[in-house]
Amino acid sequence: MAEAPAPQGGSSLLFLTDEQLRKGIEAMFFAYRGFTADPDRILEGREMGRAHHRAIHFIHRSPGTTVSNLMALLGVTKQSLNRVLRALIAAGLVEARVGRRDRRERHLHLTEEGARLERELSDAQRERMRAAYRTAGPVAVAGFRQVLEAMMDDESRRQYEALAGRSG
Amino acid sequence: MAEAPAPQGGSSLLFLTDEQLRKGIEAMFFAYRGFTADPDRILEGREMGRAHHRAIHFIHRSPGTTVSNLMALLGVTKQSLNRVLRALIAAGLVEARVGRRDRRERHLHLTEEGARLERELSDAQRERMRAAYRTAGPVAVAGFRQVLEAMMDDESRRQYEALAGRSG
DNA sequence: CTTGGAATGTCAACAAGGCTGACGTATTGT
DNA sequence: ACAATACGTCAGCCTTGTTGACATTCCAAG
Repeated sequence: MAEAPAPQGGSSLLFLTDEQLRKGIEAMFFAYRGFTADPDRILEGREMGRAHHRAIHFIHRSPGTTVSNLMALLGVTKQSLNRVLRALIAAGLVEARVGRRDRRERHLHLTEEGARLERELSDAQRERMRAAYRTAGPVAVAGFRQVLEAMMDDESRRQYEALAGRSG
Repeated sequence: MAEAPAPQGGSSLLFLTDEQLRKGIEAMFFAYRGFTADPDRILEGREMGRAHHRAIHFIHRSPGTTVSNLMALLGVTKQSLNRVLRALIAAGLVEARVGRRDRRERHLHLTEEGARLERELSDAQRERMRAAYRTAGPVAVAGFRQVLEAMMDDESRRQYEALAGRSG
């Protein structure tokens, strides 16, 4: 683990070696497994999957969002999203209200039961995140977020920042 | 939602608020998209997908690894893995050599062409990672890796560290 | 008022990549 | 000899993504 005694050249770009980059790549792979493990487990019994979790998350985050918005956010086709939404609506977790200004639009909201499930899912995911944050400490967390943000596509970063700006 | 305006107590645990955790969660979601985007694009034409990329990556990392090893590393069943390996072998990218000590085992190696594809894929992924690292800087990168490692399941962390120890 | 285009829903068909279960074969170790 | 191991394979299923085609509903512009 120790970072090799460094040939030194002022700024020391050792963190940009292929070795270091590869470790970062593998860390992303394994960490993402842990990241999704808890919600996956919770949804296992409920005949739902990760796609449902993502929809629930973003509907919770942006209540009243439209189907188009959600499509762009999740990066899937309307057909794919529609299948998920249909299941969520049938299960009584999500409500699709016809838009008042534009009645073609469907504004999506969580029902009380949907909100309960959302809380269960995000509690589990947050708990793992909290443990990781606590272990790593505030400085590490700041770096964590900086690197992730720099790794995003421009479009994703735009969406991420729009969400973050809303209440964070 | 917000954890109350910080009672303050020296160490400031503001980075553990639900808000901060949620931002971390969303950052992971969007960043992972970017993380996989480049290899996905490359493999698109080749009638291969992310599963093939993962297999190629770990065969490159651990030349001569067995099917069982790879199964454990990727966290998939042998049937799932077999489908991928069959395609890779048929495409002349991977070679399965019968074990010398134990001839039940198949030891997996990249062919020259497999190694070429591996390089193409990892170059693309590393390039994005490098850009992100460079933007964020060495301190951020250290934090990034710390948080990711803390986020892994124990089993994943074990595997990650076994890989890292091998040459990093 | 009519009509074009946008937003949405839905049907059908398909593919990737997971899964389980069952079975076969070669090989190894007891 | 026999049980266990490592691997391959067939069959079938699920989730979640894709395209293409088409209907509906509605806003807005001519």
